Amino acid sequence: MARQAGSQGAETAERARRAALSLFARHGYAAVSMREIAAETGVGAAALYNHFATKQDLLTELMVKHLEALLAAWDAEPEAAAETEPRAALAAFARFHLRFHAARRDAVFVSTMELRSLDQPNFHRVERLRRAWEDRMEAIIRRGAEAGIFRAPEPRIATMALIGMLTGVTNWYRPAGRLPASAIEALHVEMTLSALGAAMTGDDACSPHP
Amino acid sequence: MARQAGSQGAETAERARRAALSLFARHGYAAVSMREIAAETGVGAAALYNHFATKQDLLTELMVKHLEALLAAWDAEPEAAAETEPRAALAAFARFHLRFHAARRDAVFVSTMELRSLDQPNFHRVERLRRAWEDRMEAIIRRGAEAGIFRAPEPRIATMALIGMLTGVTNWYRPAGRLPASAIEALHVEMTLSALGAAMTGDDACSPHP
DNA sequence: ATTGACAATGAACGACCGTTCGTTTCTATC
DNA sequence: GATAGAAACGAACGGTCGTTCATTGTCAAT
Repeated sequence: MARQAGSQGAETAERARRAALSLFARHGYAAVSMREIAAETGVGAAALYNHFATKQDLLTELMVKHLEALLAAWDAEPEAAAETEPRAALAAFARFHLRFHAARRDAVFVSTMELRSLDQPNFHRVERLRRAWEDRMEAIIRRGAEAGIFRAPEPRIATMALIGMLTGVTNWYRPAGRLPASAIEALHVEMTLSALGAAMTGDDACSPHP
Repeated sequence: MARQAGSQGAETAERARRAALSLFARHGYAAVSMREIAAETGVGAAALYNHFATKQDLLTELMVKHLEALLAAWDAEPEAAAETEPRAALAAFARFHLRFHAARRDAVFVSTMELRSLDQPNFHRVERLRRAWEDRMEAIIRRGAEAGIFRAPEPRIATMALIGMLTGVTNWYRPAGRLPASAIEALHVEMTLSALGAAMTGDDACSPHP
């Protein structure tokens, strides 16, 4: 049996992508073999090479697809517009970041942990996309800081710190945990704004420029 | 030449630990071979087994040693006392966390990224230590929240968020960067307190209980 | 009906893996 | 000076790795 009736190449490739993403997230790129990915895909190891030139290309493709989807999805949000009031924009960004990442935990995990597994050209390609995401947030913070709404003397540092905080949720959040995702989301949005001295709850009168 | 004059076993073991830490941090546990570690140590691969039973044991030892040193060092700090005023305690904790981690970037990287490479018994051992560190911070936040000094309705969530923010610095901080470590440290201590509505700079009169 | 691209197969390649083994050399102790 | 143990060596073991290859069955277009 060399080719199953009704099977399509694109479907196999997609199954392989899903299998690889799950396995890479659980065990790490280097610890997963093409044979394991193939088995999870329901195919022989050699068949993978009809869809991906190398294991490295497969990893790169997963990361690039994820980051491009992230950027495109945010840019389509109404709050991504440059005219949005900084507090509202930052809150929306934090909420979007948390939701998007919660829905794709494997992809986030792989995209942040396996950067070191990329060879140089692929690394630069992925790094450019990651940087683009950080720049989206930095632009909001910079806008708010210049308007005196955020206390952020170094917008770049604040960006990295807050992205670290938001992305870190993926490392410990479990859907079966004590609190629902919505509560964790609300708490983090609150902390994000608070960290820049622009809390929207509690003593609101205390923001630098009320 | 089977044994070099003047070479001592303990020194070789320590060189091997350093080599392994550096290689694991750069390429990941699974991607590094015992032969590479041995070469960096200046020894044959077989010699490593005079000091470590398995590769897995070597990784575990690195993590346990790091986390135990972290806990012991913090517990020796004066601000770790339960009587310390919460704002001062949290500021000291954040500063300590940043400094300790900045000085041991490889160990931090390995200890947080390679948890998945541990088999179950080793994982639990390391996880208990990691949890102990989180509990140190949570105790401070809980104390401050109960005293009305921190705005933290869920101390556990705040702990995880802030530890994520502080630990994340290791991922992007470079000593040759634009800002000195002291500036990054100050900004993060400030954001840590701010996130809980207890900033010590700027509009200090705004903290819930002045 | 024939063709050609596609998508799969099992077998194989050379390289490298963690680990073990028997041996050798050095150091410390009596 | 003999001896025991520590610490190194080179070689080897069985296994797995990413990838390639020749082949084969299937489908769509001619």
